[in-house]
Amino acid sequence: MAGLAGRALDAALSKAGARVAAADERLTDSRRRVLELLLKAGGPVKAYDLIAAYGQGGAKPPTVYRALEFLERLGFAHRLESLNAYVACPRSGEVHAAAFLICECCGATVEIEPGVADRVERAAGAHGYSLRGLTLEARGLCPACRTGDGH
Amino acid sequence: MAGLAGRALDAALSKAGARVAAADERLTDSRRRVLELLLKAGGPVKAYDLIAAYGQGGAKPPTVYRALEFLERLGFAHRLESLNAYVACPRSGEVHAAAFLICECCGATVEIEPGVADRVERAAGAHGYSLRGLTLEARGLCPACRTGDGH
DNA sequence: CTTTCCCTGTTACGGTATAACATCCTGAGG
DNA sequence: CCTCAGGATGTTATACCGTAACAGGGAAAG
Ligand SMILES: [Zn+2]
Ligand SMILES: [Zn+2]
Ligand SMILES: [Zn+2]
Ligand SMILES: [Zn+2]
Repeated sequence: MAGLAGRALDAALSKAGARVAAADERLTDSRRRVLELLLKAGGPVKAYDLIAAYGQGGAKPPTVYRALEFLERLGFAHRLESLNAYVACPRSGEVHAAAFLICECCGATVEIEPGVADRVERAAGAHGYSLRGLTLEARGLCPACRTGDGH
Repeated sequence: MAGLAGRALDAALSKAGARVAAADERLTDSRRRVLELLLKAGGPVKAYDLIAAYGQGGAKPPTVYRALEFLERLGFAHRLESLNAYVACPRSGEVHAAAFLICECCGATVEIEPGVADRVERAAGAHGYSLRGLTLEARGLCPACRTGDGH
């Protein structure tokens, strides 16, 4: 799944550490470990799979959910609502509205930037709403699954 | 929550019955009952609240989840992924990509049509994906909650 | 040193959803 | 009428997802 490994992984983690420090927060062991697992996976991972993969005596659910909440808050990860899963953000550390393409066949996801914020903002305004966050998840078939190469 | 009642509710249910028949499907008792509960509520409802409200000797989870799946498939209801809740569609019976404004304070929701399908379609194409469904959920504050009239 | 604040560990629980299988109903065809 | 096939439901049990509540620890400020 195009996950990171070796030096690229180390570099990503170092960079994350710097960004976290710049935000006056702490990249603690459990936060760093969960981010590492997400980066290695290179795709959506379920919370309980993170718990199982955590290693080192394991982790209990609250540990992992707290780390995920932190990573999401700082822009290192996103939650995929329609999959109950989490994924590392390729723009690690920039908080932003995320949008995803999700393959219904193999589960592959791509983070996209369709540029819809302005239209949603306008629709919100028309109903008197102020906008504070946006979830966009598109379901479809990835190139491999369209041609039968899936799985 | 602007739910339907009395004649308006009966009319909506009759219309649903006709649409279902036109699609060569059946609006069975449990499906009709769940749709009725969603229409009465006039807003998002949790599956287990539907189960509790079902009455008539009650319903077990699979009964209600099956009805919800059916209603979603035929365009009578949508699932709100970020709330784990379900809501009747004001365009009952037209299958379409739904988009929602959700108040973070009071939970009020509005179904909108921001017209973003074209842009998402283009982004999907750029990644080789074919598009088959779209979930858009915007979080913010409704007019009442913005001015402190909430709750 | 002590206070404060944040982060963590642990237990236990509640909410969400589905698997698996038996049963029943309905409508088409003989 | 009878039978058969497909879809819908009933039932039990279980798996999965997420959080409440409280105790403990560690760094940094005063
Ligand atoms: Zn992102
Ligand atoms: Zn695929
Ligand atoms: Zn709708
Ligand atoms: Zn509100």
